[in-house]
Amino acid sequence: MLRGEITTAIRQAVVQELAAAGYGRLSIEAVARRAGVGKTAVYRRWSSKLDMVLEMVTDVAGQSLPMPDTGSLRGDLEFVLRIAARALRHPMASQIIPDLLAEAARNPQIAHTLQDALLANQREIGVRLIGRAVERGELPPGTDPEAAVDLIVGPLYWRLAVARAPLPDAYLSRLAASIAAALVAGFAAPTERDVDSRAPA
Amino acid sequence: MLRGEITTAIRQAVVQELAAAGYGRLSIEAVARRAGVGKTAVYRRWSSKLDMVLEMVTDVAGQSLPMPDTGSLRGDLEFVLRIAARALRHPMASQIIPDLLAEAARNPQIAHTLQDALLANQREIGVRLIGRAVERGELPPGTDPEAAVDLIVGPLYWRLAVARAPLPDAYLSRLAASIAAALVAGFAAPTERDVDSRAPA
Amino acid sequence: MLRGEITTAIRQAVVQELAAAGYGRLSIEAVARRAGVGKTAVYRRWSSKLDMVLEMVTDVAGQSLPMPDTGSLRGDLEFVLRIAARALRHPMASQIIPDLLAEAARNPQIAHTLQDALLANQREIGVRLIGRAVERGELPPGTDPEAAVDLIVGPLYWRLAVARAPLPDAYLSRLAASIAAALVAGFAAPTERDVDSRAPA
Amino acid sequence: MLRGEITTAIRQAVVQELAAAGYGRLSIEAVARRAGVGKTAVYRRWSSKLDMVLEMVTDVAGQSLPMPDTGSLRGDLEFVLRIAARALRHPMASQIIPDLLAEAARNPQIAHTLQDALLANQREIGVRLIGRAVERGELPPGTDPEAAVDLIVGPLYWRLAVARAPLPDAYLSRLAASIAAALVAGFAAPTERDVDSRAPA
DNA sequence: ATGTAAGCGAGACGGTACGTCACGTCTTCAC
DNA sequence: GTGAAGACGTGACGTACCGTCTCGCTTACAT
Repeated sequence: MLRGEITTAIRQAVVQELAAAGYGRLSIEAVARRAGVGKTAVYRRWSSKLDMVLEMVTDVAGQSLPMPDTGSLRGDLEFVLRIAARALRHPMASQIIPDLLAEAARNPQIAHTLQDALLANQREIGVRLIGRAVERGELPPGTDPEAAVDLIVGPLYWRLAVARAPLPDAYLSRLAASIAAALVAGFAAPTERDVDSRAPA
Repeated sequence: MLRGEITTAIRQAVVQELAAAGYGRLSIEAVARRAGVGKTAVYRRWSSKLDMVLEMVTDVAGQSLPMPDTGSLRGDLEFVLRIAARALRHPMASQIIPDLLAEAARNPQIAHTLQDALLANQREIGVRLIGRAVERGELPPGTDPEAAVDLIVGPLYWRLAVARAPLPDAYLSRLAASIAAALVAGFAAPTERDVDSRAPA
Repeated sequence: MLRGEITTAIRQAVVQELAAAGYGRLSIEAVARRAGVGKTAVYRRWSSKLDMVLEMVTDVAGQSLPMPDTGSLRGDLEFVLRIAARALRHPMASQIIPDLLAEAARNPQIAHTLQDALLANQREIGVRLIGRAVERGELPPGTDPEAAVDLIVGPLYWRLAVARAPLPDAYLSRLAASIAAALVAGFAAPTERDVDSRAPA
Repeated sequence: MLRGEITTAIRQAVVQELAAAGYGRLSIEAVARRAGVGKTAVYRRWSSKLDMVLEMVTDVAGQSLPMPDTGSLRGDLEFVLRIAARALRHPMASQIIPDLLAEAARNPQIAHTLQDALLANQREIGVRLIGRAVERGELPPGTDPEAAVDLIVGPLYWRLAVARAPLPDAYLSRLAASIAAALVAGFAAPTERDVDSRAPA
């Protein structure tokens, strides 16, 4: 019997409040105020702010990302990076995600939900991306997809969400190339010798 | 005239509270309580919780990190990664740093302070590290130190502070190798052709 | 088309709620609940709790009281006092009437309705009672009926509705006698002398 | 340690709210708002609105009224009536007193407090007033002081607080005379005969 | 008998107040 | 003057009702 329009208004308000105040300072009262809604309407839907935020995160992150096959490792990488960059450049996301990730360090439920929603998603993409590259012969079998995800997402996340530096268009292509090289080198050459030998080039 | 013992007690309490509650939920009252001190004692030292936290951040991050010359790019990388990993593995740091970085998105003063303290520090290390590698001939001149920092710190930060995945000892060495490869490839090969040519086929 | 049974149930519930909670705390919700009826059923009949209560007061108080001629002032007085005492002893009345009278001090509509219903009624009784006594020669012409009503109803109302003291059976007769004496003296002897002269008796 | 000025401000606000809204609608929130004070300041002083109101009633009603000896029953009566009329004419009192008396019908604590404070006070005045008149020989021994109080206060309360009719200056003198006559007659003549015999015929 | 209209209950809605708690500010008082 | 203690106003908590309003269901009258 809950009216959908009101649920929507509350959801939007939650996102805005999360961005503006962060999870720590998020208050049901402010959400209701921003949504132009009574507190009861909120409590009728979620029993606590944790519930509310968790559902939101699940919803948003549950949307499976497209992962087309571009035909090459580097193409796939660039595609993934571009998608991720678009998401992280959204001002809401770039405020909310780091905030929730930081909160996750204190709140096991948030940690678990994010683990399930965001990270599992990324892991799956990594597995597929690496798997295809291995099939293509671009990467040696046994390449660790988890480490690959660190390499792929890490630099981008750092630049956009942590250092909050600008992201010139050319940067992404260069980054894709670098990561491809890193992945190739990463497991073909676990010893120092290999890396060094390649350097002089 | 302020009693040093009390100042010290408050400082410790601030760090513990920051880790336990985060910046958003940090309250002077809780700090004073944890330090076993009156609220007045805190306010006599800092005019607000922002002041307090900024001073702590400046203090901690102001300590310049050692950056020895190990003789090779990969050696330098591994050293830097090991230092950074040690810092990020500290439970306090891994709670406080992401929290403050998230808060920085909302609070220009925090952003500025962190920029000055943490990121400038890293940037300098990056410049030195890349500079030396270029001198050694391991990297082509013109390698962008800023992008290098993204590549170096990003994956580690992602794994430790975001994904909160374990960090096996071997992982660091492999990561150092991968990053070295990425840096070498990063600007030597801005085109697809180069990446593909490197695939073991 | 309104169902009579429901109207009746609501009316009863209103009276009970008025007695239990008073006008200030009276709520449509509680009335509906007590009547076992939806709130809509109530609002379809009255637009507000004021409307509702005013209608009830009018109904109840509209019933004209009998005022027989007992043949003597004192007999008439005792009769009237006995009727009034019976009404005020009813637990509902003794709760609702003072409450509404108090509320009347704040609410002109209630004041007006009560004025019309209760007080006009009493005034009329007073006029008739005094008129007959004057005709009989028991009271001097020019006796003020309004002041007489004060003298008649005041002590009884005070004892029953304010002091909430018990009302022994003999009390009423004595009171009737006293009031008769007061009325007789009231205007025959507006000076101190008369009163004092009577005292020694 | 509670600040007296604030206590005073709250007290005034309570009285004003009681007059404006009545006990039933009285809310701590409104009191605090009107006093320009936080709710905590109120709760720090009284644990509930009942406590708050009871204390006020006790304070106000605790002030013992003066009861001089004017030398005659009628003089004493007129004096008492004049005092009572002054109190009941005060708009605050004429709103609050009937309200609390009505509420007393529902709330034993209020009833008890009012009984102790207001009514006991009046009873004592009645005892003294009647006692003196008996000593003077104006009234027969055995005159019931309680019934006397009903006769004295009832008409005045009815006129001022219930009927809310104007009170011309001459009315009080006349009323005092009437009551004196009633008291004299009240116990000297508990039978009809006496009353009738007094009628001027 | 079926359709339409109105009465009805249920309950979601935006409010207000509840009594509690935690907080930053400010005052008071002991040392 | 440095502290602790704590009263102050503020504001959020989660709950309980309130008056209003929107729903379907049912009842009953007219087709």
